[in-house]
Amino acid sequence: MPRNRDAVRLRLQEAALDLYLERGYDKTTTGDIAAHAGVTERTFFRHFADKREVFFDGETELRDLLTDAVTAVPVGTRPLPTLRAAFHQVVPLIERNLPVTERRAPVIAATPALQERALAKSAALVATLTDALRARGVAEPLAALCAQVGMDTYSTAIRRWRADRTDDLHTHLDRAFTDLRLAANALK
Amino acid sequence: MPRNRDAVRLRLQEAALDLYLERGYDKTTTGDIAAHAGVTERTFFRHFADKREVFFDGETELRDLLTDAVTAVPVGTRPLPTLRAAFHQVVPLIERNLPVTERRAPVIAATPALQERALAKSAALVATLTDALRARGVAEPLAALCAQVGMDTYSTAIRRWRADRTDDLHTHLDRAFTDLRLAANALK
DNA sequence: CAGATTCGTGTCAGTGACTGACGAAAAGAA
DNA sequence: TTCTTTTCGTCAGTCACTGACACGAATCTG
Repeated sequence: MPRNRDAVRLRLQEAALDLYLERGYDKTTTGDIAAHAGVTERTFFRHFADKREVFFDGETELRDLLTDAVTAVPVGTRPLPTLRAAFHQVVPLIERNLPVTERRAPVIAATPALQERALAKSAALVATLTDALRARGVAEPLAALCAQVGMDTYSTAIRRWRADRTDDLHTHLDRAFTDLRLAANALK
Repeated sequence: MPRNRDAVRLRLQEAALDLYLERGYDKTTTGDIAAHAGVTERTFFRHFADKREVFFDGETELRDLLTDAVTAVPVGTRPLPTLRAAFHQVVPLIERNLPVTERRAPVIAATPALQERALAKSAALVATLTDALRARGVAEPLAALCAQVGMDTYSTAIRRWRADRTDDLHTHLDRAFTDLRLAANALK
């Protein structure tokens, strides 16, 4: 019964993913997950705030990398090009995480509770992107809009990339941002 | 003890809002809400799927109006102008609902669980907008992106309008869509 | 108007997510 | 070793949510 915090955390995450895949989210109790990880239910809740949170954990890494990438863009660059450049920077991380992401996908698709949490995580990312843009001098009302729209475009690129991997993520990213520009140009 | 389904539903919603405002969401039990509405906790869950759902109810009306507004736009109009026109159409509904919306706002701002649900509701709206665009011949990958971006722009307009009501919602709507166009134009 | 049907509700029992308090054991430092 | 901190197990408890059953009211039928 090791007392290694990180190891327990990892075992809980793996157990959760395995059980969610095997029986489904609803038919898996937090006690089941804990038992599979060799700990108690109480310990589960010491590591994760709730039954959904154990599913989302690499988010902080993406968040930090993304904010760093935003600040690394040359000053004076307009907000959306800034975000596009930042997204290009994190492509390696996304590609590396693809196997895990693909295992999670069917579980999320099958359980509304996890979809809600995924939306919340995305919204939190948008908030940090908004802050990063504001830190670069983008006015408040525009920063939030650009962060949102940028995230949507990024999500679209990821979705298309996972559906069609003949082109790489960089290509899909540029394509999605081009689609955005053309669509917005029709607004005049 | 009236047997009117709609009346009970309304009383539950009002009781929930009152109690959430008074004690906060976390310190309010579903039993409290039911008692204030003169029914049992079990009846509460016959009217609403969960404790969060009682808070969001006018969504179907907005959804229907919005899809109707989209189909009412002349065919051949590009997706984002279509959405902009549709949003202009539902302005009266939004203005009419403002008092209720403003009462709900502080509660949502204080409770993450309700923020998550609000995001889910918004995502559902985006999904119906995507369908509405597809029904008008917009290709799949573009439809989703435009629906998302359109919703963000709409949300931005609403947010600015609630913060500064010297201009009306129509003005804020046009302003937000202009911001979007200018921001996207910098992408080239 | 009497009877049958349907619908909304109350009651009860139960599961499972989540929390606080306390004690024990392991890990690290002195 | 001994002291301190961290991590875990145990226990008791609250609350969201569900299924099953029964009862009464509204509605439909003849």
